[in-house]
Amino acid sequence: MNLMLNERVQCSRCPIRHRAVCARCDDDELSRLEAMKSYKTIPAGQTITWRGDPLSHFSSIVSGIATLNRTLEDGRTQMVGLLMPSDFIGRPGRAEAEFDVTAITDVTLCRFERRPFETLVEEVPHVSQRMMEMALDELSAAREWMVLLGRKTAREKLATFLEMIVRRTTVPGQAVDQHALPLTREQIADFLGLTLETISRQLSALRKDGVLEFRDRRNFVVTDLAALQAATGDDADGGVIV
Amino acid sequence: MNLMLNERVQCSRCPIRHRAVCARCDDDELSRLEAMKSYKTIPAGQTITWRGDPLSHFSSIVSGIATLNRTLEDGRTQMVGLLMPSDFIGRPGRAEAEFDVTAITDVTLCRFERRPFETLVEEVPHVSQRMMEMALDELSAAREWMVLLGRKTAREKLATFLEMIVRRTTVPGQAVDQHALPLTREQIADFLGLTLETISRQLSALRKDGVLEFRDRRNFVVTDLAALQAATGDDADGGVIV
DNA sequence: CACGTCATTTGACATAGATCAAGGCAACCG
DNA sequence: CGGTTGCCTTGATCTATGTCAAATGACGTG
Repeated sequence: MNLMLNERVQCSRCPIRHRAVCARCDDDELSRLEAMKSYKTIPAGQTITWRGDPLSHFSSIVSGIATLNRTLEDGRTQMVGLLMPSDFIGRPGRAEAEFDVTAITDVTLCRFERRPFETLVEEVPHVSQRMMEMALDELSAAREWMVLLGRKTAREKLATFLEMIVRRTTVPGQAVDQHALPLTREQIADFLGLTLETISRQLSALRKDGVLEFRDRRNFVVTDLAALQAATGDDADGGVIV
Repeated sequence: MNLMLNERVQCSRCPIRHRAVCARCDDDELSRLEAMKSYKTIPAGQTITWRGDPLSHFSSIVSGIATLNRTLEDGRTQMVGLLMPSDFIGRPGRAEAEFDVTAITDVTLCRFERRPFETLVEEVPHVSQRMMEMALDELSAAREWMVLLGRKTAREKLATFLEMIVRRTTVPGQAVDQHALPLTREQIADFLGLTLETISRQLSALRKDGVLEFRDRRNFVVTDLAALQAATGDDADGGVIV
């Protein structure tokens, strides 16, 4: 059953220790989580859960990137979330997955069995408090994305997406000017509610307008950050934390 | 300062007692909330908070309907939430409103001052647990809406919206066949990421196709529920709780 | 190294929905 | 009771983006 189990990593040394559901836990609480957890690695491209699957586990993403997707009857698909390390998969109180979850890169999960974790949420306030914070943050992000999907033009959508990549990738103090697109054109299209052709055309347009340059198809440099930000259609104050 | 204060209502008799942030609280916890709360009524049409406003209070909606909106620089607006009784306004941990909140009907709020409520969230697990549940439910609803905004056609969007109204309005056991539209055509358009003209045209189309009939501009009867559900583009199993 | 596969780009054309414009209907008000 | 106002409907036209199709390039494999 437990294919691809990883080496056990101590919670105290875990890379997502201070951002995941366990962020607020003290040492005692952490050892309780330590006793419950198991690791699992999913190879890139594989689906982690399908909508409607019974949920045997909840998980935190330790490393890698995954997407949350919904597909309509006729095949149209919309990405509804981009999951990064420390993000949580599953909904305590629900026994079924609501969306498809797919590993984009290899993904390592820190997993907890459903029932014991639900008990933990009841008993350890630090967990429900942290999950509340995380859910509220994601809710804000989802609402920002609703504005994008409902009202922004193709160029604004793409600029918003790229600006988000740049913001997440940039390490303060370090002059990283090259950024990697973690997704294919088609995946970006599913994220932005567009088609892959429109993505390609708008990327070319941004290139022609001197906003970006491409090193190769997956790596780009922002040559005019102000122009990129102006193209998002958002107010100057920004504020999205996602 | 406290204009329009309502009569004090005992928590134990409150209509949203079992659905709001206080749903899981026991009598002791409830009396603590009772001591903190104040009521305020906002007349229809008035904005409750503007994005960027400092948040002095969090609130639960006791009665009435409000909307959560975001407006882009150039005036395009997108509704990102429809707030009904028991829904919560505000985000513990944030001192500023992230979206505009507008009263559609007269709205009565049960309010808590920000600081004391944040302390409460730290100290009373039943509150953070309930808020986690509510935030996760809203997150699911927001994600469903992202699919609608990103991928559905105008007709599907409208059918989904109307089906939601019908589902929320219908009382089990009671044969209510008439339903009221709580929003103007323009507000519906802002909710669905369309224009008011498209809403009007699609409503006419649904009428011509024998799916609906209008009593007047704000009240309709579903003459073919199966057709309405089929027009949403969703899988048969439904599942949206919103 | 030729071949197949897959992601991407680009072009030509189609269309859903936006935009612009005119008019209708009901409620309210002086 | 005539006029104003707000909401809604409908028509004509425009356009951003989707759809269909073909070509290009990168990459891995036998």
